[in-house]
Amino acid sequence: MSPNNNKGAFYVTTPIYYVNDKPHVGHAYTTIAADVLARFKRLDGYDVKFLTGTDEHGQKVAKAAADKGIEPQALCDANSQNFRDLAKTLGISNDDFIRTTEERHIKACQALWKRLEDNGSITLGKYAGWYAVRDEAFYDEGELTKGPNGEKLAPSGAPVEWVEEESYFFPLKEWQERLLKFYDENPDFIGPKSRFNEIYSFVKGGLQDISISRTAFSWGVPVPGNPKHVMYVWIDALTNYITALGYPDESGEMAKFWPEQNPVALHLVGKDIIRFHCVYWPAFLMAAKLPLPKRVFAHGWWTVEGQKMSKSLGNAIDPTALVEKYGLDQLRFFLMREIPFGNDGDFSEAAIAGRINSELANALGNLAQRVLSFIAKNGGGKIPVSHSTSDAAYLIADADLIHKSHELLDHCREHIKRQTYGEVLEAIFELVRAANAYVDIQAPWALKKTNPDRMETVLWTLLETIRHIAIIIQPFTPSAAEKLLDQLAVPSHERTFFYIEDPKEFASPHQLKSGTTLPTPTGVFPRYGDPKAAAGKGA
RNA sequence: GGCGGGAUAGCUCAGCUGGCUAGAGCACGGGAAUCAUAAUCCUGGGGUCGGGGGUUCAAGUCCCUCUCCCGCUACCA
Repeated sequence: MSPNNNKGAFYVTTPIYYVNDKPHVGHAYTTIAADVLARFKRLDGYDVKFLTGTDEHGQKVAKAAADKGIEPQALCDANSQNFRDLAKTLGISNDDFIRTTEERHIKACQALWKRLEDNGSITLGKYAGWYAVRDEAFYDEGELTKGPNGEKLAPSGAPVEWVEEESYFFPLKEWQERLLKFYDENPDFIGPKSRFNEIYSFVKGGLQDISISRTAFSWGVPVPGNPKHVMYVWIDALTNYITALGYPDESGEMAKFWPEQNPVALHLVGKDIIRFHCVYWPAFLMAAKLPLPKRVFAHGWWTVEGQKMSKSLGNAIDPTALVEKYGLDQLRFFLMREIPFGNDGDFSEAAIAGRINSELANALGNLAQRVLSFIAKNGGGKIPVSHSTSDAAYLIADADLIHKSHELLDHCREHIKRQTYGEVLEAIFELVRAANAYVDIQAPWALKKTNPDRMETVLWTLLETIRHIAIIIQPFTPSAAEKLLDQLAVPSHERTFFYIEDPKEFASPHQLKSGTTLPTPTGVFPRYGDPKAAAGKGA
């Protein structure tokens, strides 16, 4: 708890993951990105709620369970646990984990449904289309091909038949203009910008009403008053974001994290599901006369060694194996650092090894080690004294580095606002490089003989810089940052951003106190690939 | 086909409303230093800024055109 922990509410969510999926690096990516955001905002004094969970309904789950000869709920229980385990493996700081088969969620969905119905936004009609039993999917007329006997075939080659079933509809078309107006008024609703443009032109191109119930299967949330129907995926899945806030109770967390004025909710999603989050979801909410989230950010996909990840190739990577191989902090860092958030990127051994060694080990890890071990050997193992000086060259050099440290937080905040994680880390490493350059230029090992006071000042300045870096990098590499702060003897309650919220003046009120005894330094970011480092990869 | 976004040093990319000799990181060459995780620092290489044309005193930066690449073009989680 820092003294400034009252900057307001912040709500961040991952998508709920489909229980039929095996957790892979894509899931890890979204979840880590959300976690970094949650940690950053907490450290910055916000009241944060961070939600993740699993999506458990649908025909595929029912079928998978039937194939195994177990109840769908049993399958969900087992598979949902995989995602909980993943969160644990990744050091995720989520405040809640929602499952769509939970009672609270079923209640919330039904309440939302009734509200839509009361507002005249649900109508009963017929859903008709070409259905391929083998694929369990409907296809458009245009997607179909003709078989050798003139019969219609799905793109997969499966035969299709014309199927009509009773279905409830949501009049999405009616919301087209209001959605466009909303986008116009909230240009930051969707990130990155390219996705905003996509959604905008999609909506502008004309919307069709959507089917929101099914009768072909029963593994879903029953439609109130007509249990023959279950709600169809998106109305079920999207509602999770407000279920977790206690909806239909609109006081409490709903009021706090889902307000009409100054919305605070941010949905992180993969680019495959932006339409549901940026078109359907706002339309549902508007129709229900509920507030909207603040922003939806769609990230890209990872390829692996240049190859697309796919079930058929079987090259999806198990995040747990990555954590074991590279270390958790290293994996988190790499995923956030390697590509601009929103772009696609490639996960390769060479790339992650390069990042770990050149940035974490050589630049940052070595900076800390060279300074701390120098102090341990030459500074009595205590935080040195920053001596005043009248030498202009010294003043400028010191002030420059301290000034850069003081500016870092604001720069990072700006980037976090737009989820440009790579820029946050770039800003941090600019300071790391500046600090390394400062060590070389000031050369404390030479000052040891010629000017011990100056040596102390230089070391103090470096420690204070490292303190800033360690505090601000916590969201990305939590456990290494913790070790580093331990080595700087920073009390555990003085590690929030409040303590690097610096004034314009040279001296920060929370700067390191001279004379404090420091523990024996040990490396926090070992090089990857060094035989010596093999034991310490967890950093 | 339509709409949108790209094509800049070996690699990954920055370059807002046009303006000094086009930048960063990584990789590579040279030098310095030796506190440190054989880490660090300095420095260099000179890339037709996809091709062509145009506007302008001045264009990666605006206009036209050509080539190539990517995304979206719905009810699939």
